[in-house]
Amino acid sequence: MDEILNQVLEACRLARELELSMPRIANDPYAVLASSEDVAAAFNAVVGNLRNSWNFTPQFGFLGRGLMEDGMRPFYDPEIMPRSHETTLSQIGLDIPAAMISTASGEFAAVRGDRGFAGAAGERAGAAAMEEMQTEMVSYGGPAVSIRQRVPRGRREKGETRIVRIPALRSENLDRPPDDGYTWRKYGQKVIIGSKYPRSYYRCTHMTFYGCKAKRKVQRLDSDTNMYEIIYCGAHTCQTSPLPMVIPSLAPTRIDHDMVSDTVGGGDAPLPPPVGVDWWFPRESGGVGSVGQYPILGWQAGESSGAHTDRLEEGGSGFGAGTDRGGWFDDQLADAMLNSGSSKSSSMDAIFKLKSD
DNA sequence: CGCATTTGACCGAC
DNA sequence: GTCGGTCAAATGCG
Repeated sequence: MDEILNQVLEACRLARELELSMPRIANDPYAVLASSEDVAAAFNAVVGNLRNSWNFTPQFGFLGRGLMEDGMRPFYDPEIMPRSHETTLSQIGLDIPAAMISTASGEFAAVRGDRGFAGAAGERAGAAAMEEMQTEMVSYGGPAVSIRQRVPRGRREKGETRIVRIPALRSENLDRPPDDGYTWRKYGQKVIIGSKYPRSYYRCTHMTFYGCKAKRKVQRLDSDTNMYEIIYCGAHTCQTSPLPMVIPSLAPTRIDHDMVSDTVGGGDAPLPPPVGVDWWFPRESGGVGSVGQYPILGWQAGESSGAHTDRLEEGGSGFGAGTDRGGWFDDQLADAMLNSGSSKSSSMDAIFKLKSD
């Protein structure tokens, strides 16, 4: 175990080095990618060794087929995430549903027990509801999340929805879910009958500017206050993904097309992008704490406002490898993400507006 | 000043 | 009638 802990420390050291070097290499996507891959490789080694030595079984079983059957296969899969800087976040985000979904209906009962986002369909008990909903698991190779696909019934939800369970950061204000990389604007909150915690309603910050239809609903679980359940509705069309740093281990492990349910909507279904880097490597990391059920989440998180723009404001954590690499746009993007002032959204909007012109 | 959040009211599906 | 979802005015914050 000492050896594994040393590997963890080494991986963290690499991550820290990357963070410190960000101001210097931010405009060099190749350097950032190379360093990121080093970090990811280090953590992948830890994960692999832990699984081998520990017969690791996630509490929620979220890793399911996608990861567990792959054994030591690294999260970073060149077949899915080629070592190319042309892999855009949107590609990653949109590919994940097809890439990662695997059915695991056995987990369904546990999910239902929370009355999380039960809605009209969820009001009904186990067997009947089982026919309406399919539970699917997803993992980005990091903390466990699960995704459910709901077949609309009862109160209609426009378009496809995806339900994600995601653990809250330990030291983070539990009133906020972990940052998912997008910028959201809260537009409502409701007390949900039968739920201890209110449900919050968010829409994409860029809705007015781009008419982006993406929305999400966030609610803490009654049964596990450290978990959030998030329903994503509608795909982002704003083209203003904040491009959170994607460490390769967050990439999908495998494509499991044959496991994608027919009830799932179009292949361009919305899905949250990988979490931002500060979710994994909080700026005020307090060192190796209790490993707990989520090894990396065991780290002490720094202050996080939850808003992606705030993370960018800190300078140094955000990085985007756009498809138009190397040109003015990249420079402007990096500048906006790393150095811009208080009105982040505006500067980003301005950049993308120029880009689209 | 501009943007985000809060919160009571309203709408509409069930 | 109930209740989840949305609106919009008021308020807060940087």
